[in-house]
Order: sequence, then structure tokens, then C-alpha cells
Amino acid sequence: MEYNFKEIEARWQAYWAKNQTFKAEIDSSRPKYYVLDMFPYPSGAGLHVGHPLGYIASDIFSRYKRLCGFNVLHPMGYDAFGLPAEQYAIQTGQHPAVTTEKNIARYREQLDRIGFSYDWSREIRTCDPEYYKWTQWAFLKMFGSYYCNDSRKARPIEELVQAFETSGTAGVNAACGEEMSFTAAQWNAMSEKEKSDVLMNYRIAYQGETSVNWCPQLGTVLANDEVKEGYSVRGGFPVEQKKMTQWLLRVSAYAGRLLEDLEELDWTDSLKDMQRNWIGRSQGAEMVFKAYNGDQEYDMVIFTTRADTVFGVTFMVLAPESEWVEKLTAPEQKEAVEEYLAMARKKTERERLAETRKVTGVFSGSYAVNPLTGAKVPVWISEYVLAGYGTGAIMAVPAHDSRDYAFAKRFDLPIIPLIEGCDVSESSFDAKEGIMCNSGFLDGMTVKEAIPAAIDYVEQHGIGHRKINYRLRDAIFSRQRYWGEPFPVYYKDGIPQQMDPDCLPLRLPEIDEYKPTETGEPPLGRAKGWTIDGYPIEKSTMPGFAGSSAYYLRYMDPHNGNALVSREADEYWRNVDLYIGGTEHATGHLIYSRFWNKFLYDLGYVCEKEPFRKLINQGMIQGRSNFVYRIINTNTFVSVGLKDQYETTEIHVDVNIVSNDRLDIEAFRKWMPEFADAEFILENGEYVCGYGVEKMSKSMFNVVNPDMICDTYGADTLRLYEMFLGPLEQSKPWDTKGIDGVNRFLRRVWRMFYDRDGFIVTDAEASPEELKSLHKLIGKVQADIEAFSFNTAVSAFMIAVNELYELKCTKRSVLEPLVVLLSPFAPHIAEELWHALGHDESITYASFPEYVESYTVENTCTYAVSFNGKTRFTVELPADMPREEVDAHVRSMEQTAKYVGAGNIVKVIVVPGKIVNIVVK
RNA sequence: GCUCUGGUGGUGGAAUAGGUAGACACGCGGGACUUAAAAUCCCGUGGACAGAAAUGUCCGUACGGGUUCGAUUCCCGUCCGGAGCACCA
Repeated sequence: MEYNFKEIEARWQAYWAKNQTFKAEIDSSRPKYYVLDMFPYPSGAGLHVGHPLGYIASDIFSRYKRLCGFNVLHPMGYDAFGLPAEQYAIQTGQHPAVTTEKNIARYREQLDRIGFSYDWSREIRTCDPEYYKWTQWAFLKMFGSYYCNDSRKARPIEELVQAFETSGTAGVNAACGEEMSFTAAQWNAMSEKEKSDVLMNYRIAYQGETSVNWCPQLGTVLANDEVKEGYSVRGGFPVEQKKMTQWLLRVSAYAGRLLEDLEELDWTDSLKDMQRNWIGRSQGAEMVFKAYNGDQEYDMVIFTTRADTVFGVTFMVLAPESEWVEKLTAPEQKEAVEEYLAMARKKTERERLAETRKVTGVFSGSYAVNPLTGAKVPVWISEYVLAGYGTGAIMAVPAHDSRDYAFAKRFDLPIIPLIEGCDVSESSFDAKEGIMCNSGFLDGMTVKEAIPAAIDYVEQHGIGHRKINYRLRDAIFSRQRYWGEPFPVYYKDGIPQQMDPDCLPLRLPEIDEYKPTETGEPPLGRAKGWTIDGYPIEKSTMPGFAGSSAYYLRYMDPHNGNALVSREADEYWRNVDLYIGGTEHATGHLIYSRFWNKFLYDLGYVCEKEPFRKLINQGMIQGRSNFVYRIINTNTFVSVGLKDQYETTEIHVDVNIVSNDRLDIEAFRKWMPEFADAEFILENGEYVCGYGVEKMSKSMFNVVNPDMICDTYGADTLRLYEMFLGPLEQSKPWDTKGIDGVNRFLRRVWRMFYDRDGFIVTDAEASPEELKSLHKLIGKVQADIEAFSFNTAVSAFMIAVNELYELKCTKRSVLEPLVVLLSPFAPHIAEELWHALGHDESITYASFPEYVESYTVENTCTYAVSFNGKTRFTVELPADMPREEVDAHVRSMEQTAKYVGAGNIVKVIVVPGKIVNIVVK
């Protein structure tokens, strides 16, 4: 009987679906394990072989955990709101919901063929009103909350209102946009609008005017992580800076906790590092410099991490957008300053990037006084100081900061070195080391001592205080697009009002065109009757990350109409034990999700403070492109080995008509009309193509489709091969050429059960050799799965099966555990063989075989090794080793042991005929 | 510029904690079975040198040093690739 994968795979996929084999239910008698994939955005192109890599890995782990007795939750869904469907809608007029639906169907079909053990009864889609109801709900909660810095928690905004009513801002320590100070009387005297504006300064979801990344081609605002090098990640359009009123999430309030709680997560160091970098904690001090514009005196606050360098301040710099600019511009400099500001404003993000290190600036005409030295220094304005960080103003110490140095050189400002022996004639001395000089009471201290000493001084004299700043900015939360969650907010006399939560979801209305309106409003401006009680509803929609921030919680209880997740489901499933996905979400989704979870945690809706306990980033599968070489101005192609003899152009050729780098010439002629009469210069009768590793994409003709692999080799082969390709976390090129090896392996497994005449498994007792092979495999596979080293696990299978095949093992007591071991990797064939062995239930309910170590013990004799006349340790050598060889080994060990000290010897490695190696503690 | 990664045969990659480098697989070469092909199976396959052969010797994990009885693995420096951040004071 032949291994008929097509029939087997179709049959078991149908069986699992029909019997709901992977349906997860709360079961307090068993430990839970939650395995999650980053859900896909269903694009029109469908899946290529790179996409399922992570899904296969998580599926293997899920199936393994089930065998180990865990109640596994392994769901899947779709991140279905997003720009591509909407762009497509603008071009074709087709409703994004229709394209999305179609793409999802295609994705599902492709996923189903690979044999994943998802509980599809829990499928979610972010564009489903029953789902986005809870996205809107969470938004309302954030709108109705502020962040208390004392308790480090989100609290209902009503508590803040109450505090304002009784004692104003006194005693309030809340995360906010700008520091405010008013009394209870002042608060109570405020108008509705004024109160609303004040509260906006504190709400966790708030409206604010900020400089945003504006993409004119997409007609929308983008978040920082949606912009790469001045271009939009989706579409690659240029992005510029623009001031706009937007909804924002006060993610920055959580910066400290987001940073600290990284410690307890089982994530890779590099990923944690990226997040740390993005959060960007820096410890320093805020200091007040008195600044004078004519007779007017102002307190100008700056932030620095190098308080020790205050004696070297020779000028101050303000960000162009800083509020101090207006106050500190002297009349005689007004014109120059305005000209500079206009120039800075006009620049796009792209231009600023292109001009990195080009030093620009203008003198404000005012001066500030150094609070420690009393020195009078000029106040400048320059782009290199960012308004959004710190206080938007700095003290410049050109001797010890390279940016200040460049500025000082450009505008000829003085440079005062503060560290003994440093040379600042060519460049600044930025390192935090050396002995201080020219610094009054700090002289003689090391920099490390001077920093805290300077801050202490500043605090004692009321000049400033310690301060921690974060780079993490609040997330801009509105998009001027159609295909996203509507905001459940309407405006009454310009004051935003929250919608009644009981009326959620607020459904996305139908519109007839998806472009922005003629007046520049978002597409929802076209919606008729987009009002609540006659008041206009917010016209922008939420960004992509809104729907993906809490989706893992919804999977726990996907059909609950009364809560995002019930307490019971939340307390059982808690959080994701294993999360697998790409590293591209390191500073986007993975920050927002953690923030969102912490917010819900503060309000008591979830019981875990972190959403993803362990996280693995699968590497990208790259394409392996093939090239042909056309001789210039001809239609003649030359084989790669001979191409240097001609002048050629390199042309991508479809990898699907190339096998082992040999071109299928007939297929090539049919591939494109222009090649129909192509001529070839061959080597050894073949046309050999060149190759290169690139991103897998249609334009490179290197896309390999998983359906095609399933058709010719089967899903089990695809799964095994994707794992065999290399370490999960590493990027590697796909090359279909090697797939025969794993296919051969599966056929060999099959032949251990079936020969030409039928089933050949016997109940005979297994030999020690067979058991040894089996148990070596059990130990290895278990260890490898736990370590996510799936490629070596597959190799171990091949070795074991080769051994057993050679031993002609057809014994049930060996083959049964073998099939169970194999089932996470190649579930279809395993299920088939499991049933052939006489089991009625799915192999999903089998138990992971128990590892017995004693089978691995070799046949050995024990010898004593001695030196200095005493037996120091014993060593086991193969019993059949000749006496002379044993003597040689023992002598050699005695030699080595003299060097090492016998007590340090842990293990002795003996190789027949070779020198002994000694493992030392 | 800063942070993180990685560099091993023709190819993808192995090598628990510093101990036989190149497992496993692809490809390639040779052979068996077959009328033939497919399938299957067996043998060889890092390099150089010596030998008729079994085999032996030397060199080899980007490069240069170091620690160690012993380094692909640890440390320092250099070169090259990949990723992230990028005027964050």
C-alpha cells in the first residue's frame, strides 16, 4: 500500500472539523495553556510559504502540549480593518467589507489545507461589529479615566472631578499634557467648555493638537511606528509634519510600568531591548534658568542628564515649536526668528531626515542666567532641539555634547572644557568619564560622582529637581479613513460627549465613495445622518492597532455579548502563554497591547498585568530568486557558467519553471510571449540559472505557494520541511529543492507500517536496540520541542527512523510511541497510522511517551585511573576495547589529570583509536 | 552614530555546560535492482599531501591576538552582512 497523502489529509481534516477535535472548553481539572499566533491581515495576494512558518511552529507546540495533558487554547482570527482594502475600494468602488470577506475565505481555505489544530469556533474578525463593540467600549473606558501617578493606576475621571471640586489641583498628581494649577473655586467657576478642556489634559484617551505624521497620498495621519524613514509603511508614500487636532492615547503615562514589567517576561533580549529603546528612559534633572527679554523675566525650564556640566553652559537652545520662543524673542530679532520658524515649519519629515546634521538656528535676542555661575548666556532657537521631548529647551554644553558642539562651531559660540586633559579643539568629549575641572565645587570629582552631586546642589538650592523622562510618546489614535472602528463620540457645542455604552456597537455607516470629501473631511463626512440626537458624530476612525490590542482577550470568550471577557474565562485562561509572530510588531502592536492590557488590569477587568508571557519571533522566509542571462540586444540566453563571455542583462525567471537551478526551456518559452522564440547557449546540455536571495514577492517571480506544495508533496511534508529549513527565529531562504528529503522520510515511516501487501505491524517484543533508538528519540524530541529547536527535532526523527528501518522494526511497542511523537509535526499521517494501529479516538488524546533513560546505557567496563600512586577516579570504557588501547587511554588520562586535578573531571570521552578527552568542571 | 544580531563544505544547517567540527538533509559522483523510467536501496563526498590499497599526516568554523591540557563555543581588536533606533539633551 502506498502513502496516499492526498486522501489521508483530506479525510483527517474533515474528521477534525466534524468532531471539533480542537474545541477548547474551560476545564478546571486540567491546567490551561494558551498558544497564540499573531493574526493575519488578509491581503489579496493570499499566503506564500513564508506565512505559515510561525503557525506551524505554534501548532506543533499546541499539539505537543495537548499530548502532555494541557487544556490548550489555540485560536485564530483576522485583523480585518486596514488600509489596503480601503485603497482598493477607492480604486474600484468595491466595499472593503466585500474584498475583506473574499480574502478571508481564501486565507481560510489555504490555512485549512495545512492541518492546523485551531479552535475555529472562536474565530474573530476585528471588523465585525460584535467584535469592535469591545474596542469602542475600551475606548470609552479610556476616555472616562485618568492616570494617577501616586497609585500608578488608571482611575475613573469622576474621582478627578471630585478632587477639583473640593481642592482644585492641590494634591493631584496625575499624568497630563501640561501642568495645571487652579483652586476649587476657579474650577467651579469654569464653563462646561473650559472644564471639558481641562479634563482633556488628563483623560487617558484625549483630544489634542499635536504635530502629526501626515500622509497626503493616503489622506491620513500615521503613528510613529507606521512611518519608516519618512515614508508610510503601507504604500511607501512620503509623510510630512502637520499640526492637527487628534485623538490620542496617553501611553506615556504607562512608560515606567511598560519598562519595568519587561523584566518578568520570557521574551528574547533583543526584543526587550527594542522596547526599552523605544520607551527610552533617561534619568536627569529639570533646572530653572532665569531668562530675560528686555525687562521681562521668565523661568525657563530645561531638562538635562548632565547636570554636572552646568558650569560649561555657553548658550541655551529652544525648539522652534517651544512656547518660550514667543516670549523670548526680542523685538530686534523678531523678523529673523519668524523667518526661521516659517522655514522650519515648511519642512517635511523627509527633508529633515535628508538634512541630518545640517546645523541651522537663529538667535532669539534674549539672554538667560546660569543659576550656578550667574553667567549670562544667549538663547538660541534651533531645529535640533525637539519640542516633544523634555521641556523643549536645553542648556547647551558644547564641550561635552556633540550636537551642541556642532552648533557652537557653526555660530561661533564659546566652548568651555570641564574635564581635565580633554581636547575639544576638534570634537566634543561626550564620554561620562574623567575628572571635573573649571566647575567650582565639582572640581576634582569624577563625572560619575559629579552628576548626583550637581543634582543634589540644584535641589537644595531650589533651582530644580530630579526628573525621569521617557521617549515614548502618546499614541495618535485617529485616522482620517473609512475602514476602521468609528469613535463612539459626538459633539455638543464643540464639546466631545461619550456615547451611551449600552448602545454599542456604533456601526460603521454605508457611504457611496471612500475618498475624503471635497472639503477635506474624512470619508465619514459623506455618511448621511451620521449624528446622535442631531449632534454630529466624530468622523475619523480608529487605527489598525485598536482592534489588535485586546484580541487575545476576546478569544477567551468570543461570543459574550455582555463583556469583553467574562471573569470566569479570564481567570481560567489568564493570558497568552506562548505568542508567536514577526519582529515587525516590536514597537507597535506589542507596546499598544501591553498598554491596553495594563489599562484594563487597572480597572479590574483582567487579572494579569501582562498579556504575553513568552514570545517567539519567527524569522522571515526569504525568496530564492532565479535568473537567466540575456545577451544584450538579442533573444539569446546564456547559461550562468558562460555568461562572463558575453555582455548580458540579468532577468528574473519564475522559480516554478526552474528545478535545481536548471531551467525548463519549454516552460520558459511558454512563460511569456516575448520568450517564445528564445535561443539558448547551454552548458553540458542544460541551461543553468543563477540565483540570489531576496524578499519573497510577485515582482521577483520567487513566490512559492503552499497550495502547490500541498498538492505535490502533502501538508505533512510542507510542515516538516518548513521546520527542517533552519532555526525558527532565523531568516532563511526558501528552496523547494530540499523538500524531497522530508518527503522520503515520511514515505519511509509509512513503509514501516505497510508493505505492498498490507499492514505489517506485529506484537512481537521489541529488541533493546529498537528500544534504545526509540527512547533516544523521545528524549531528544521532548527537549527540542521545549527549546523550540524544531529543525533538530526533525533531524532526530530521520536518524531514529533510519535506525529502526535498518533494524526492520515493525513492532507495535516501538511504532506506537513513534507515531505519537510524530503527531505534532505531521498530524495527518500520524492520525492515519494511529487508527491503523487500532485506536478509535483521535491521536490528539494520546499521551506523550515516557522517556526511559536506561536504554541508552552502553556496554562498558570500569577502569581506575591513578596518579601519584593513588586511584583518583574511575572511567568506563567499551567492554570490547582491546587491552593495549585501554592502557593507552588510561595513561593519557593520567597525564591530563595531573594538569587538571582529578577532582575537576566531570566526564571522560573515549574515541576508539583516538586520544582521550576530558571534560573539566 | 548608538543598540542588538550573525559570519561553519557546492547548498540549508548540526555540534546540551569549552571536549571526535561538518550530524541530518539537499546537490553531486559511483553502484545495485529494472527491458527502461520512476520508486527503492548501497557506497563516496571540507581541503592539501603521501600511499597500489586499507590508511596516514597536516591545514581547516570571516581575519589577528589572548585565556585554556583543549576554543566553532569564552575575552580583546579588525573586517563583512542583517535588524532596530536615529538630532531624545
